[in-house]
Amino acid sequence: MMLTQKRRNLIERYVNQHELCRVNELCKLTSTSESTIRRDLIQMENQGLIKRVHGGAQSVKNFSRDVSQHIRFNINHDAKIAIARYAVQKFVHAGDYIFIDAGTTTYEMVPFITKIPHVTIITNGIETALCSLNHGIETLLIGGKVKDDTHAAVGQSALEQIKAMNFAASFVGVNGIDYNGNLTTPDPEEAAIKKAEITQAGHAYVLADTSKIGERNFAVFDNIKDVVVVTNRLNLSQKKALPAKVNLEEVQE
Amino acid sequence: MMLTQKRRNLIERYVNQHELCRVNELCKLTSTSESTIRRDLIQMENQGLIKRVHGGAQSVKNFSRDVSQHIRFNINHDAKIAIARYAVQKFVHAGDYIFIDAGTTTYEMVPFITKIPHVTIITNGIETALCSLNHGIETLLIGGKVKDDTHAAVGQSALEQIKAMNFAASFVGVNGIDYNGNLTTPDPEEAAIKKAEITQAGHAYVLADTSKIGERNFAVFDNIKDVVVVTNRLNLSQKKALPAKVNLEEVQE
DNA sequence: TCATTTTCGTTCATAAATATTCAAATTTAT
DNA sequence: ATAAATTTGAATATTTATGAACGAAAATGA
Repeated sequence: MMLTQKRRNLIERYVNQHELCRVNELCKLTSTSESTIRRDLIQMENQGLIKRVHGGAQSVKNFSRDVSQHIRFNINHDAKIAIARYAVQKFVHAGDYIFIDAGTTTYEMVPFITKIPHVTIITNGIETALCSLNHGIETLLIGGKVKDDTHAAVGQSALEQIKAMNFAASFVGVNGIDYNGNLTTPDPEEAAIKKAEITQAGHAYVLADTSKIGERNFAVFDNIKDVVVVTNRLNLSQKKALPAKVNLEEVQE
Repeated sequence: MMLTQKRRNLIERYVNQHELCRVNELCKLTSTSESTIRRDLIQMENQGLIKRVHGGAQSVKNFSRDVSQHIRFNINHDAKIAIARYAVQKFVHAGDYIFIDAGTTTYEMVPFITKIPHVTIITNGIETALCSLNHGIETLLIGGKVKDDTHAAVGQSALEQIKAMNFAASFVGVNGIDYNGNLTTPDPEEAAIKKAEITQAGHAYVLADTSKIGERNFAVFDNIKDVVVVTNRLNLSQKKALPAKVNLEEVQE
């Protein structure tokens, strides 16, 4: 007689490999009775390991507990890392309290910050906070209603929390920078948050890869004259899409 | 007769090498009785070195496991899921605004909440918030200083955010419930948060697997007379460790 | 639709594993 | 060295896992 747990492991593997299978198959596989298999399947369903269907069991590929995928699989990933590393190395100093905006580019800054001692990260991004903690960095989280697409905390309460603090520097993400130098993002609530992040910071840095240059979105939260734009190398047409007197930091990849 | 600690080391190594093994094997390996092996396994499980299964023991160290599987190897994981499911099915209703405390047992409630329409989750746990979002649930995050061990947001700002809300129900984790019925946790800051969670809720539920019964920690945040305790089935000695008039919900696994 | 077949849930007896208790042995502290 | 505390193994009580039996529910096919 096999150990119960070993049998369950066998069942889980078999169901996952076959996507769908019958109770009989599992009886043969494990040399046990139907009763036992049914009991196993009930328990495993309760644990969310499989899904029971009439006649057998079905696999459930459940990635929903994982750290969300859109952080790992996003466009321009290498450029974003380069920009993030540059921003940390040049603009983050020991002992700083810095705000890191929710977003994929700013998220990439976190691992590099471990090299700078005694930094405290304030963020409204859930993944950013989690990553920061996992790197052993002191972390302050801004709360509020969390947007289901960007996972950013927004709203009145979030605004008030930010306005009660002052940061050495803020690192802000952006969806578009238009020809007037307006910094834009689709959601007005997120725009309000970004505006506050910039206001409360001694220095404000906007991180934007080239795909953002020349784009416009609904909500304007500031203008590049008030911030430093950190981006990768721009070609001529991209430079023409921006105002002449930009405070630009071009990262050489 | 072998040194106790040496025997435990042997057991740990053997379990890790074999991934899963029976009690008899360990008896032969160490030339001791079943009683001793069982006692060892109980202690080692409490230390998180192994996981006990009916008939033997299982390794908790497997580097090929993904994130969701790591959660499954927490102590008393199955009991936590059973308690969480029961709490959701019995105490969460359509349209509710509910507070879910940071913690592993309360975390397990989230997947079950998808079956109840239009629930809004308020939480101070980062992982809980992320899981909630990934399941498409409306999520409000409490911000504050995030503790690096429990990943719970705490502090004055967090307290104020909680006190500005009212919940249909709060589901609170606990580290110990002592013989006076005091609900305890090691960190006073977390205790303050839990206290507020309970105060702001129409109904307060404390989720506690059996390992918490009879334990005491530094900070007391409330007493069981003010809450409903949801736990799995208690044996006699555990019941004796609690006051007589407990508002108890025992989950049958 | 109805009858047939298959699958499912429940119950029960049995066997295996676990928990509990207690006395003896061992270790630790004074 | 002696008492107290801890650890151990065996005995016994309790819990859990299993397989078979049987009626209920669901799928199948005419």
